[in-house]
Amino acid sequence: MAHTAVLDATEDRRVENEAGLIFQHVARQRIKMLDTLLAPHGLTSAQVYLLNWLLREDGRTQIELARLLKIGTVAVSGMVDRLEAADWVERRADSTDRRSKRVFLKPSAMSKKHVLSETAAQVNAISFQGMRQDEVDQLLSLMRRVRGNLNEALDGDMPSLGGAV
Amino acid sequence: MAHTAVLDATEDRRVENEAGLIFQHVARQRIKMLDTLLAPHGLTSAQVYLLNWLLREDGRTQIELARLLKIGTVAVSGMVDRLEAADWVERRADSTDRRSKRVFLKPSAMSKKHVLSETAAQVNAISFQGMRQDEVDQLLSLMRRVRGNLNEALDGDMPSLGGAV
DNA sequence: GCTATTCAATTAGCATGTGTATTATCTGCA
DNA sequence: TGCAGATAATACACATGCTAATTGAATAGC
Repeated sequence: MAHTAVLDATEDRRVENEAGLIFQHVARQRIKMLDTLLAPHGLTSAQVYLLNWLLREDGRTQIELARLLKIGTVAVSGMVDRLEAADWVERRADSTDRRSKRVFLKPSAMSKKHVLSETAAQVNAISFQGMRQDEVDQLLSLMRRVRGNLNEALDGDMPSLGGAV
Repeated sequence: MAHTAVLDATEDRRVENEAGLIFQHVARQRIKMLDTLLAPHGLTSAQVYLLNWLLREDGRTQIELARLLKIGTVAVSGMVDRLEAADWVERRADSTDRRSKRVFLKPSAMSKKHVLSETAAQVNAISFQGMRQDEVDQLLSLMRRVRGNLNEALDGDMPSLGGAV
């Protein structure tokens, strides 16, 4: 759909182009805003995403965090390194599986709980300014479907992708 | 809106949390898919975004590219470095302003035009699979509004942000 | 004309993501 | 029991973004 057509119609290609970029722009601008708001607290946006999961439940393994954040275990490893160096969290060996390390919040992180929640809410409030609640709901609903589509394609037949278009 | 409420309701915070992450997940998964599809051609997703603008019009300065891609001039500098090293583009000095360098496509890049367009269309087709055209339109329309909100907050009163919430 | 400022590009250093390879450990099956 | 394969974390190399600081060139104001 709209596949061969876009190669000829300049106006259509502009739309394709824009659709391709807008997801990245929004994601990057949200990161930038979060980083600006969090800088006074010595935290970054990615660190807060990780801390938020730990605030909901402590002592997860790194691979669990990787699945929740949808990033690789290598990225988690580095982030926990930096969070540990800054004394926000600590690693503890799992009692039954010596391969695993579980990540626990330190008191300094727990005391920031409200700051993190409020900052996240603030960024959302700015992002959705001037939009009705039902519009926000629909946006998130559509985004969930896009994420589902991408998940399916990446998890399953990603290497081939032949019949997907 | 929905600001103090979310601090108490666990279920609401889950939503806030999800809203915060979903934009990044979608952006990152689109990048991953693009990179996978482009790898056989020796290109990355970010490089293609830059090349796409040059395919529409050649010989832009780096600062123009930075504005189009909404990234910093430093990021453009590095990307043009890599693109130039791989012989996709070349820098030429501006004839009137010796500070500026203009970026031109080399023949190898021009010959890939169709590959790039088709790959972008393919990722869009996968992303929006199972969605009606009016749903896709509304999603993009809402995303544009979010981007506008973030742009405004970041360009203007970003450092303060006091009255934004 | 000369100085101060602005502007384009780059360098340096960092955070965050990727993929691949390695190490150590666990688990399942013959 | 014991070995093959899966699994958890990490090391390494790299791409992409950022900020801050620098260089060199253009421009504005006295």
